[in-house]
Amino acid sequence: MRIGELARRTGISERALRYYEEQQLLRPERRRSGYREYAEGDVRTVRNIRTLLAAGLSTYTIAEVLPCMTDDGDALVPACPELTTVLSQDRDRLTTAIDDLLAARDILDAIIAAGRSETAQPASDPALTAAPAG
DNA sequence: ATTCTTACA
DNA sequence: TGTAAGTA
Repeated sequence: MRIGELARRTGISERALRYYEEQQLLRPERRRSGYREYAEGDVRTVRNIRTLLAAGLSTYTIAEVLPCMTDDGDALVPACPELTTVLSQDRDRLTTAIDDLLAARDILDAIIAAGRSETAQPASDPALTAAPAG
């Protein structure tokens, strides 16, 4: 199938599908016309790519992990022994990112709390007092 | 009508 | 990523 059909069947933009190829996530064949020719299995592959992206993995990691994943119809299953190690490392990276965000929120909370107890309101910047547009 | 590449916002 | 341009 050509890119238009794959885009329609997966709900992913043609732009994104070409980007996935650039990132080595998909390797469609080429016709003499230059048109990309995708295999039936690519429909499932694209869905798996979306799943992995949603898991916070980079396209680089997905590229090296995708060939080691088996798809039993509904779930992705690691097929290589060293795969779980790589995934665990990414999990640790997410944990660190989450901790950083929690720390950032705590700082904002402290500043916001300080503002609530403040009596004087030297709000001179109109950008800070304007009502939210929406 | 579709797709392709390149490039800019 | 979206989109426009200029093709094949």
